Amino acid sequence: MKLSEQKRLQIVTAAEALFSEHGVAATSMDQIAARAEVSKRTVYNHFATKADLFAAMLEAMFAKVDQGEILAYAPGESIHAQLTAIAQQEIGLLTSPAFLKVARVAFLQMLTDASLAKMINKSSMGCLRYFSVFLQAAVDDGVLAIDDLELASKQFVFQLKSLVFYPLLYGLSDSVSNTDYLVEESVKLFLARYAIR
Amino acid sequence: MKLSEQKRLQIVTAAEALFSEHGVAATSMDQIAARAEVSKRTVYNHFATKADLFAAMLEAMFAKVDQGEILAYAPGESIHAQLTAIAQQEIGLLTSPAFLKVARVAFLQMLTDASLAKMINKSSMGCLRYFSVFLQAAVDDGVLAIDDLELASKQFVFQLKSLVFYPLLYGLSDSVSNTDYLVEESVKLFLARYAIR
DNA sequence: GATAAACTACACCGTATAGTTTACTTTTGG
DNA sequence: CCAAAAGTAAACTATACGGTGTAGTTTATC
Repeated sequence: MKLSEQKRLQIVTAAEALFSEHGVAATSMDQIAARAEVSKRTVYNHFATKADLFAAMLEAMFAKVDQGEILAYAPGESIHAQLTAIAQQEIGLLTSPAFLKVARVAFLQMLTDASLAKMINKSSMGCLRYFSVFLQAAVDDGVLAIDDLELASKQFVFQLKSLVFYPLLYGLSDSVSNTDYLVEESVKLFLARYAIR
Repeated sequence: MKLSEQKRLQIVTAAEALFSEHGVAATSMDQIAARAEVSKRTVYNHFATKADLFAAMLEAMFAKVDQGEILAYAPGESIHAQLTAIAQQEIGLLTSPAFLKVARVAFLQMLTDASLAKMINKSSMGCLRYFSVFLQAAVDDGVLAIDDLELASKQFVFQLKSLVFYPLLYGLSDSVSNTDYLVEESVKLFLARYAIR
C-alpha cells in the first residue's frame, strides 16, 4: 500500500496549498486533483466529500505545526529572562509559515462556521498550554502577584498575537522585523503590572 | 423618485444581513433579491455587479457605525478615570451590533483580499482616531511617561479588542458580561507601565 | 390621463462546481 | 502469474450562480 499512501499525501498537500491560498469555497476539487497530479476519481476514492478532505487537511496541518517545548518555571532565575524566552518561543510559533497557513484557512472557515471556531478555541496552542502553570509557580515563588491567572495569561499572549500575528495573518505586513523590541516591551508591560518589587 | 430609493435600501439591507451571516461568496444574488422582496432584475438595475453591491453595502454599514465622540485630555482630572471612560466608549463600539456586522463581513473578505485589508487598516476607527493625541497631552502634563506613543496606543486598544471583540467576532461568546472588570484591569495594566507615581 | 421611468416575473445563457459513471490500465500481494 | 485493489482519463449529471433580455405592469410627474 505504498502508492495509495503517496497519492493521498499528494492530495492533502495540494489541498493545503490551495485552501490556504484561496480559501475552501474558492477551490474546486478539479483544481485540487490537477495540483496533486492525480485523477479526480482518486481524490474521491480517498475522501468521500470536500468536507472530509477539509477535515483531513486541517488535521495534517495541525500536526505539522511545531508548538515548541513546554517551559517550566525555574526558581531563582530572572523572571524577566524567562518571560522573554517564552515570548520569543511564542513569536516563533506565531510567525512560522506552517502556523500562518493553517491559521489563514481556519480563520476563514471560523467566520462562517461557529462550531469550528469553538472547537479550535478549546484546543489551546503554543505557550497557552502551560503558561498559567508557569505563572502559578512564579506566584508561589513570591516573584509575581497575580489574582486572575487566566486574565494575566491572556494579557500576555494577546499582546504578542495583536502586535505580530494578526498583521501577518491579514497580510498587513509581510514580515515583522522588530520582534525583539516588541517582546521586550510586552514583558515590560506585564512585569510593571504583576512583578513584586 | 421615492420608490427607487426605497428599493435600493431594501437591497442593501438584505445584502448586509446575508453577507454578514454567510459571507459574500456564499450569498447569491437570487437570495439577496428574495430577502429584499425585490425582483432580481431590480437588483441589477441598481448595482451592475455583485462587487458593486458589496462596495455599496460596506459603505452603508460604515456609515451606520457610531464611532463615539473624540475625548480630549482634561488636565487635572484623574488619568485613571479618563482612560476608563475612553475604554468604556471603545467597548461600546466594539460590542455594538452594527460594528460587529460590518467587521464580520470585512474580516472575511480581508482574508482573501489583502488590498481591502490594507485599506481598512488605514482608516483607523474608534478611539485610535485621537488616542495618541490624548496620550501626548497626558505626557506633556507630566502624568504619563511614554517613549513610543504608537506602541502604547496599540497596547491599550489591543487589550480591549482581544478580550472583548474577537470572542464576539468569532462567536466564541454570545455576549460579554464582565466588561467593567476587563476595562478596569486593562487600565490598571496600562497605568502600571506608563503612569508617573 | 398620457408619458417616461422603474419594478416584476420569468426564461435564458454560459460557466462552474460537487460528485458519478464508465471503460480501461497499472500496482500490489499471495 | 493472476486476481483484487487502486489508478487513469474523460464524459456525464444535476445543480447553482452571475448576469441578461423581454414583455408586461406599476408608479411618479407634468
